Amino acid sequence: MTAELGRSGRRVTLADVARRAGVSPALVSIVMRDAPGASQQSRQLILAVAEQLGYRPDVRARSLASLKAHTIGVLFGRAGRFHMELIDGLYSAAEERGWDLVLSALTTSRDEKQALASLHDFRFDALIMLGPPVAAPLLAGDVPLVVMGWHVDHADVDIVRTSDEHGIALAVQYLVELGHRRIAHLQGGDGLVAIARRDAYVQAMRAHRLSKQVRIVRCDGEDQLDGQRAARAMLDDKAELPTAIVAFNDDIAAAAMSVLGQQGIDVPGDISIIGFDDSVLAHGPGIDLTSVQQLPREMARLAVDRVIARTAGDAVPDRELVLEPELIIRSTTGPATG
Amino acid sequence: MTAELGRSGRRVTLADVARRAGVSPALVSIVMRDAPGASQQSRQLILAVAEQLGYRPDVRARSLASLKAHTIGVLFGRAGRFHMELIDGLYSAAEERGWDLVLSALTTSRDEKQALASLHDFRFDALIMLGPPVAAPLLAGDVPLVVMGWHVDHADVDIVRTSDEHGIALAVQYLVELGHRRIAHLQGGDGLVAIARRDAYVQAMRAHRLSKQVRIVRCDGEDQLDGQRAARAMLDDKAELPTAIVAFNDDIAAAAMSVLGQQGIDVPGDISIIGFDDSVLAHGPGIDLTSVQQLPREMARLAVDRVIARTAGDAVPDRELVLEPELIIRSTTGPATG
DNA sequence: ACGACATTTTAGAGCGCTCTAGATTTTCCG
DNA sequence: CGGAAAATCTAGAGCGCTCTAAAATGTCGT
Repeated sequence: MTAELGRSGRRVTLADVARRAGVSPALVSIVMRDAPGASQQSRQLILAVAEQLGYRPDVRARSLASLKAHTIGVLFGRAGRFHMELIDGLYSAAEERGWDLVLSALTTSRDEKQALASLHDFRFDALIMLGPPVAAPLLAGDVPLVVMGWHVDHADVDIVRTSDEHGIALAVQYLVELGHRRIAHLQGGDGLVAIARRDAYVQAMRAHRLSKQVRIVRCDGEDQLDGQRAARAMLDDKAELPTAIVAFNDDIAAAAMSVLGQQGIDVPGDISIIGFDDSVLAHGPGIDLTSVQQLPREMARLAVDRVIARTAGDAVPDRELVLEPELIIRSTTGPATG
Repeated sequence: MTAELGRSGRRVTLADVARRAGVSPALVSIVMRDAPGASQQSRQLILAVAEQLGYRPDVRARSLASLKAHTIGVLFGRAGRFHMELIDGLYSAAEERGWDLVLSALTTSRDEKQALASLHDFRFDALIMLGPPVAAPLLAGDVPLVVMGWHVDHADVDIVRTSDEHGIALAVQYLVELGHRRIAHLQGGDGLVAIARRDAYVQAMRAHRLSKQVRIVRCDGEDQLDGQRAARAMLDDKAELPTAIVAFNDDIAAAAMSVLGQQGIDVPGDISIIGFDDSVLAHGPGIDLTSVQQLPREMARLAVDRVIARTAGDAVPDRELVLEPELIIRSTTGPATG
């Protein structure tokens, strides 16, 4: 308990537990791995002793010996709200399966190659990429790999994502049902995800015979200020104002709302707005945004399971798992008045 | 080269290199560790062979065998711009020293204890905390530990931070020199850092005999919208407007600026604004913010060096390394007109 | 050519664990 | 109650590396 992190001297090892419990190391190993071959009695005893000693297996030794690291490398870029929720989910999912996660950050001066090199030192046996969205991951084909959130065209990479197409379609459809026709889209940067959502928007508009009404305002999607700039640009444009907006994500939707609010434009009275992600931002205080719901924890679980299945050599049916999002209707959408 | 990540079968081991080079494993080990005791000749040969085979030492085996993980655990929370720059710096600094980094994320549902537990499995031998700012880190005293960015009152933790006091003092001083007296502060949440900066502001105002002019507007500091809300609250307040603002950080400063801009308030004509961090945001396109400069890469280097020194048992002079920031003067500050 | 000494190389044990193969105990049934 | 089968336990080699101690080689001065 107290010595959990051994301030003094050596750390608790499997041998310590074995000695204390009066059994062989091998038996302790069996119990710790939850492998078959130990009696209920020894299990309890050993677990109790381990607990008491504050024993935690050494993943280094474990992975060395087992020829399986049981480790998933995770590549991530700038971690916003949504990504943090994903990471959170990955941790829990991995933990439940008895796997470890080792994170590696991608930054401006640290590219995929470097990040992978340092991961490689840990001998991960599978990889999950959260971002940034690249079309051709370096390790595709070399290692079980799942990308989360965007589509990759490679026979050897698995994909777990929310259907941008379906999500945007739901949003547009709902707006159309409310009588909107002039529906604009705030595009968030030039990433693959942003492109996918923009295309989905164009597609959805076409499906409703509203191609003429397509109106796209691009912003960098780096931060909320970009969103505001875009919203302002939209207002300044002397063209007729849209009556509804489908935004790339919640952040940008919120940013746009704040601009509209300042201009005395009522939401949803004058303009309806729909976000994407249904992040904590969407239903925070003072904001109650209609949004397309992604389920990060669910996605994380799928990704981890998939990756583990791959390392086990299991056959998996479909390479791409696409979750169908739902539209969470809140108070930023209403009937068209224009 | 091509087999760097061994798509096929076993990975390249030290023994492979030894065999190929026609020397003993021990010698390869010496060379790879850059330890004394090998001739220049063998060094070159072995390095060449290693390179050719795409050999990378297995950190697991290495740390197991050396009884030193050469691994620094890094705890981080939500990673904004500034934190990403820190992480970036940590990676490079650690790499240069031949140490590894293992990151562990703190999220809403994953607390310090859990994050540490999973780090513990990797047997890190030192810890760096980037956030969130806690007053009493769990592992204080158990392991070399440095916190980055805030002050902790514990004899066993090292601190690397930028002087909030000095930074804010510089900002206030500069504004006073420009003739400002009604200087307000936008406080970013209730974190230790926010509190420290706020207190520094109060202190600085007092030093200039401006205690009566102290005006603090609090916002959550979670995102830029909060900053805007705060700025708007400040404007709505029927009290006399300040002629200058010192913001908690660049994000909030930028958010405030956008509000002021919309209200037709000129910056710096009517109101001067100073940010904190001098992040990329400060000198991006369309914004040219006077800001207090932190040097994340420098901080990272100091933290890594400190932590390594501690594990080596080196005596270090001062527990707290405080960098004196500079004020980077750009175009959001000007003479008082009020 | 020969010790004395420095330099370079190697053998081999061990880090904490896993896992196969074999040893020991328990169970069950005629 | 004997003995085969099942259940439980253990010995020991090995994962890829480090590191101490000892071996091999090289360098000198005389």
